[in-house]
Amino acid sequence: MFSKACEYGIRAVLFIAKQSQQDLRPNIAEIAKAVDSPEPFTAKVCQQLARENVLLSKKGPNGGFYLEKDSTLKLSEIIAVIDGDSIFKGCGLGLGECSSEKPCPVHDQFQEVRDGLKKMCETTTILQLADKLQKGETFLKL
Amino acid sequence: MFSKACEYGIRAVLFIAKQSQQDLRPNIAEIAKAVDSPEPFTAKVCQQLARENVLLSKKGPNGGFYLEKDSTLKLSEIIAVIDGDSIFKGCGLGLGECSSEKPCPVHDQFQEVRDGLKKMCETTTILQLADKLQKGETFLKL
DNA sequence: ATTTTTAAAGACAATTTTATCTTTAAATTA
DNA sequence: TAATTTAAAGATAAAATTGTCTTTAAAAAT
Repeated sequence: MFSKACEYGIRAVLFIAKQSQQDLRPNIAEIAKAVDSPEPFTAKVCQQLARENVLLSKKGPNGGFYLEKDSTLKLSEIIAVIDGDSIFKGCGLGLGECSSEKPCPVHDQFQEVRDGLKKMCETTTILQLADKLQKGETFLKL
Repeated sequence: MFSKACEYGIRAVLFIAKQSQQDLRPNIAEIAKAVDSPEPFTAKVCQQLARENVLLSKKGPNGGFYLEKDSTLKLSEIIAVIDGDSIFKGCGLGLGECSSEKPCPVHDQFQEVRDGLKKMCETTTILQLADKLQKGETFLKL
């Protein structure tokens, strides 16, 4: 569904969000350990998210990545930055031109599924998810 | 969503199904042209599908690929052969262990989307889709 | 039987994605 | 100011996916 980069990115942001709620600012080593992802690759993904203002970062001792406590960040924003929006928009069969006027054979069927995914990602906030994580109701690694 | 191989595979099978309804047996060159896909890559995908008995093939003059006229082939079967079933089963965040007992932060949300995709792919038959193609209601290339 | 047509198989190449490593720049602390 | 900690950036490497080419085997037609 998503690229590895995107999976790592979402996992990292969720951990960062959870820590940020406790005024902590994890660095890359802590993040990669917490979400069980390769450290240098995770660094690249987090840096990309910071460049795009999805995450905030601070250099130097006691620096790291963080989110505003009242962030309204949505799942969809992370996905859009890392994987682009082809998963929400693109044709299920990879046709360049595919619309309700000139639909591919699975256009209607996929539209429904994709719209469901899109709505879900646009209405799910990172803070909501981080909250459940905080409560121990969900997990970021096995 | 799907790999290129899978996209080409579905498009090829749909064209083959449409032709089969008219007792035609397109060869790779015809298929690749009809669905606008790279010929050698399409050949590999079709051969894989034939090996797995999703498609039938015949060598020699006037040979090519075909489907039984009363085939009950589902979209899900093509996807399963080419991409495997991770899209229907795997964790949205790539966790190896993710279940309702030990869910990832997006487990419930993704479950719903994935189930919708799964049900759609399992209930959509190739013959249904080929029929619309035949009627000119849908298209395989721009 | 020979030739032709076609799928099958496998080797090879290019590209993209994933992953790592090294150097640089910024910020803090002492 | 010097030393330390950390993100940022960029070079490099490995693996997977995508794409191509060549050879082989099967089937049909002549």
